[in-house]
Amino acid sequence: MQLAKGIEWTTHVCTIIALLPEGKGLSVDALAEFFELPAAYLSKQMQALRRAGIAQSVRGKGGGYRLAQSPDAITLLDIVIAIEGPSPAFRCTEIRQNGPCGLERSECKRPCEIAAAFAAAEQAYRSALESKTLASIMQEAAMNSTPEHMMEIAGWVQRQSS
Amino acid sequence: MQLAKGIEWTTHVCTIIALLPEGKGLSVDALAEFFELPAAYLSKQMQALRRAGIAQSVRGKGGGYRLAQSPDAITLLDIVIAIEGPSPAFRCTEIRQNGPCGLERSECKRPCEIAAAFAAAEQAYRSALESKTLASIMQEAAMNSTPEHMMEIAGWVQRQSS
DNA sequence: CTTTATCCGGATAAAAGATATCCGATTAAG
DNA sequence: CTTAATCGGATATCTTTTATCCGGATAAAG
Ligand code: SF4
Ligand code: SF4
Repeated sequence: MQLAKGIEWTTHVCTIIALLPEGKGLSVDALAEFFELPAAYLSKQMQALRRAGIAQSVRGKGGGYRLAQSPDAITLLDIVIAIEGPSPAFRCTEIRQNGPCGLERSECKRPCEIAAAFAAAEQAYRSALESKTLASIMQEAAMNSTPEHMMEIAGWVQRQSS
Repeated sequence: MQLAKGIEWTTHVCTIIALLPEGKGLSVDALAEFFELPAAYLSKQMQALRRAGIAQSVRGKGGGYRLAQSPDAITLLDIVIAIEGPSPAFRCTEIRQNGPCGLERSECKRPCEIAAAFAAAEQAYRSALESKTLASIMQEAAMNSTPEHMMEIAGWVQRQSS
């Protein structure tokens, strides 16, 4: 069970484009360069963010990506769902309906105890991610960083933005 | 992100072999038939359970699998780790060390806020699974099932066991 | 002892999913 | 209108998961 790399990538990207001034954007090429990532693949991940309503894009010369919502309205769970999809990790294939002692379809109206236990665990996972907003992450990061490094990043963003 | 099917399979298998009387076992073929699963692949999953110390096997004629521990000592987390391995789902590739504003290796002694948030979420997931033992699952299942079906399963297990 | 049943591990193959790339469509700017 | 920049969807490659097979080891039973 592995989370897609795109989750780490896009989360980082969100913390960067959150620094953009109103009306500006950052191109995928610039973002890929910032993190030394494959630009074409990062582009695909950013498209997923856009479809999920987390980011918005502007095409054509001078275009790029920016956040579609306020940083305190975007949770880590939103990003995970955007990249990985909403389907739960535990896949119940209803094997209790199989075999010599299989139950009838009609007897399986509700998920069994095993499926329920995994659903509860995933819910705990989701709740933990939902409690972290992009804004809270950025705030924590700012406290653990140096003013110099913050300025360095802010300057780069300003130079690259269009 | 998907959990392996083997997790659903082996969890079900554990609830069945937990019903075995002392000293008896169930063959992979019998278990595969019970759930209509591919026997060869289920065999691989069961080997993983054995390596993790959850199940024990007896070779040769009349052999098979049985639990290596008491059902209330086996948690769902144990089964997940046995099948999926212990490595966390979130893979940090340290991209903050890359690019024009990359940090030095020495500045990255501890995981950042993003990695910490995902680690905390996974910990919540694990804790939820750890709180469910095989015994508790079986007890809940018994309450939601009919006496007839329980007897049907118990009878099948007794007939197939050796 | 021989046969039969069973697990064990490795080698292999097929399917699915994640990762990476390419090129056409679109748009701002000159 | 032309050009350059940029996104967007189709396509290709790689990795992981899923599944199968078979030779060998082990043990019970005839
Ligand atoms: S018993 Fe539970 S886990 Fe198993 S097939 Fe049914 S719902 Fe799914
Ligand atoms: S900033 Fe966090 S998630 Fe990003 S590379 Fe560093 S530790 Fe990993």
